[in-house]
Amino acid sequence: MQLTEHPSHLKIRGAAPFSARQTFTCGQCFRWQAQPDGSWLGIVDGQAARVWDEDGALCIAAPRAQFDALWRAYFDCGTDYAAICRSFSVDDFTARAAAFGAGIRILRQPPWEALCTFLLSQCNNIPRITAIVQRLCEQWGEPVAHEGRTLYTFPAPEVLADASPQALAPLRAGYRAPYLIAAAQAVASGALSLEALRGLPTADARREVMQLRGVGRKVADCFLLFGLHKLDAFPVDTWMKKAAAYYGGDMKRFAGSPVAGVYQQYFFYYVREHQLGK
DNA sequence: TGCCAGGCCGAAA
DNA sequence: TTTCGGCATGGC
Repeated sequence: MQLTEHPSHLKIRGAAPFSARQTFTCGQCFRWQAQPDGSWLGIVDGQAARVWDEDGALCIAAPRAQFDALWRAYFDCGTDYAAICRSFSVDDFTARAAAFGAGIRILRQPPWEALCTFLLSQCNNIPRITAIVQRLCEQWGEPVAHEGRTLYTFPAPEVLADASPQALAPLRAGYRAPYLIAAAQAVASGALSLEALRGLPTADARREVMQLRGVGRKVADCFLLFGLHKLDAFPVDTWMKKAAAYYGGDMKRFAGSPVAGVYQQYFFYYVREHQLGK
């Protein structure tokens, strides 16, 4: 990683090119907002920032101290994604998926936020998930002024734990709203510690989080990958199996790999963008 | 109108 | 153990 400090922003170059659009729209997060100038506005742990890519480098308009404290880890700057891509390219299909997803970083999102957004993702589509999450934050999060705009933090579990299903009705999250409340109550009460799950082996953490209502294998694996950065979590989806079978990519060979989650995300993005496996 | 969207739950076989 | 309908909502 090579960091250059400019007057208005920081520029970070890694071994692999960074793509803001791919990273923010590949389906791993639902909070970054595209701006007319091609940059993206986001807020993580109450800290807002504008991000864009330039010649494959990650550019971020944030103070250096904030970068060191938050964004360096959030954008997973210490991981060699070029090496991951190389290890991924074992046949024609995987090579195409690896090349297509090469700009993606697996973000280290706050666990609570990742859990909630993927609870909301079930049987849903990305634009609607994004809209529901936005309404959730606007209604229950804290406003943060940034560059003349107002962004909203992701609401804390303590806030949602006290909410009634009726109060969440404006989200139009449907049957997922009670799942959200149940998860908030579990976390807020201390019955479930998401941070404690970090220290557990992936299988044990999966078993724990699946105790929550509305958390099945799929939501659990997305939480493990995007919320706890457990790269060996490997969601096995219907679409992936279909696509793998149709295109000859054998996804089973990647299961259990230390970076299986990265592979699955490249696959998901590639398959989705090319509307494969339908 | 019908189908699908990064599923999960509970019942029935 | 597998299969299947129901569950809210909204876009196409």
